[in-house]
Amino acid sequence: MKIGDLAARCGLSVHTLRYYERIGLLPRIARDHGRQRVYDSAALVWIAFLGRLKTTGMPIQKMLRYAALRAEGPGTAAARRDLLIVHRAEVAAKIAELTDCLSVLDTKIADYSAQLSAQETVNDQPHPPGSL
Amino acid sequence: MKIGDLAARCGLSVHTLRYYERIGLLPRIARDHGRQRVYDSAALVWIAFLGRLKTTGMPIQKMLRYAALRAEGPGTAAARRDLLIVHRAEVAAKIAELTDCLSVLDTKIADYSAQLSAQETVNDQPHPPGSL
DNA sequence: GCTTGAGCTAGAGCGCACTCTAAGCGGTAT
DNA sequence: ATACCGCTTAGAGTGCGCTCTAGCTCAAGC
Repeated sequence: MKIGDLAARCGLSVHTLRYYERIGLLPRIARDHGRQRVYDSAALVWIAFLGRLKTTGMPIQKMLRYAALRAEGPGTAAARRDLLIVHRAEVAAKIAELTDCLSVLDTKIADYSAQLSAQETVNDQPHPPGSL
Repeated sequence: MKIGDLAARCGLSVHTLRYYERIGLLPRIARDHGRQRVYDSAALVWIAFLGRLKTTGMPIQKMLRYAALRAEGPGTAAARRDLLIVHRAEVAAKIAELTDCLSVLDTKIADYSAQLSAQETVNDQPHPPGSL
C-alpha cells in the first residue's frame, strides 16, 4: 500500500502521515525500489489506535512516549500498560467534567426556554390584566 | 475588584483577561480615576460560564458569537438558546465518543495485563514442562 | 517517448489560544 | 524623595499540530 492509499483509508492526509513518521509516531516504513513508502495493514491498525489516543486528547508528546516504548519491543509492555492506565483515568475524568458541563448547559437552555415562553405569553395578551 | 484580584479569583491570568477583553469575549469594563479596570461580580459569573464553554471544547470564535448576542440584549435570547442547544449536542456526542474510547483503552489494558501475567507465570517456572 | 500524476525531501507557513515584553504611569510604604 | 508594586498599552513571541510549497524524481498510461 502506498502513502496515498493509506491516507485515503485512514483519513489522515499524506502530509500528516509523513509528518507523523518524521516526528517518530510511525515506525520506520519500508521503501520500494524507487524509495517510495510501502505500508502494510499493521500501519493502519496502529494509526487507528493513535486516532483513539488523539480523540481522547492525548498530546503528541505522550503518544511519542508510547510509540517509543512500542518500538523498543515486548519488554516495555508493563510501562505501556501503566501509561494507558494513567491516560484512562484522565479520560474518565474528562467524561465526568463534560457530563457536569452538560447539566449546566441544560439548566441554561431551560432558563432561556422559560424566559422565551414567558415573553411569548405576554405577546399573546395584548391587554394583560391591569394594563389599561 | 481590580484585574489582579479577578485573575486570582477566576483562575485566568491578568494577560488572558486583557486578551479576552481585547477580542470581545468580555464586555466593556468600567475604569477608575486612573484608567484601571474595575470588575463587578457579574464578570466573575460570566467568566465562569465561558470556562464551561471552553472546557467543553467550544472554540473562541463561537464564544465570541455568543458573547456578541449577549451584548446585544434580551432580544437575542432565542438565538443564544439555539446556539447552546447545538453545542449541547456536540458535547453529548463528544461524551459518547470518549466513552467508546474508554472501552478500547480497557480492552488494551486488559490485553497487556493478560500478556504480563502470562509472562510472569513463565518466569515463575524456571523449568517449564519440556524445557529439559 | 511523452505526459501526467503521485511520491520524495527540506523547510516555511498557518491558526489557535494564549503568553510575554517593553516602555510607561499611578499610588503607597519607608 | 525614592523605591516598588500593580496597572496601562501596543505589539511580539510561543507551543501545538498540522499544512503547504518548491523543486525534484519516478512510474504508469496512451
